[in-house]
Amino acid sequence: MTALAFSEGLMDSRTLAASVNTNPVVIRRLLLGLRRAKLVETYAGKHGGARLRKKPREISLLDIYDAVQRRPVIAINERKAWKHCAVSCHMKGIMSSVADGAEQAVRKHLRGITLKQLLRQVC
Amino acid sequence: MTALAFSEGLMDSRTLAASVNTNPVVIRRLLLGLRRAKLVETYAGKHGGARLRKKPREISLLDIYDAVQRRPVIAINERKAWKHCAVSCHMKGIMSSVADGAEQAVRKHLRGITLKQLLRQVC
DNA sequence: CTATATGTAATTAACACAATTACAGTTAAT
DNA sequence: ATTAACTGTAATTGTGTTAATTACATATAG
Repeated sequence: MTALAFSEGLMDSRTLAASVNTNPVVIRRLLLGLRRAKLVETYAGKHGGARLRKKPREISLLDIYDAVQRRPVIAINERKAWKHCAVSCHMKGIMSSVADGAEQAVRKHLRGITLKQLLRQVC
Repeated sequence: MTALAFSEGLMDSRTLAASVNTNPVVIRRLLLGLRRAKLVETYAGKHGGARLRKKPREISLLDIYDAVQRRPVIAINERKAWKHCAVSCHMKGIMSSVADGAEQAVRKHLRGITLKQLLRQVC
């Protein structure tokens, strides 16, 4: 996303992939999520590619996080509890609220950082 | 750790393993880290096991997190940068500070929760 | 029509971590 | 002393998540 902000125009998945040293298909899959979140627009065909749909100052890292994130920052034990153990039976609920608080803390931090701020650090 | 706080005495790795539905060896490995952090003491031999070394009110989730954590909340791309790309060359440093901020946010949250608070929710 | 993109499924590879097995060392009870 | 029951720890295998790769249908510019 910083590369897209930097280029200010269309970039294809092959170039984006090179900049993060991965495969173009990985990039295209991420772009689908970013497009769903209305952060980018993509174009097929010759001279296709992707570009930002908003100004860098209008895109926070939280926007990007929500668009591409898969798993929570703190995972909880999803196995079934041991029913003879009171602690075991309560822990899932207890840890869920702990994990939830951690998630909110991270979200608050990411909400305060914009793509523009990242871009400024490049130049 | 909540189970240890609940029992107020020695628990063996087999029982602890049952309460989280895993293998005793996994528990013993975690206990090594917790022991290194002086949060528990362990005893070998017959009637051995583990017990807390501090009161539940004196143990925060951050203490436990530091004792057992392996990987950071937000991982950064460790691949080598594409040297023809200014963005690629700067991103590792930029994202490191973002990840660092997120880590601090989570640590702050965990610092505010004690084992005693978790214990109270069980009873 | 052709070259060059994306969209997307299917398959394989890589990796982290859990699970398991095995056994040496330790301790309590008899 | 011997035995039973535990921890400490290494080594190996299993499992689940995600990346990498391949393949191809579809789209678009020239």
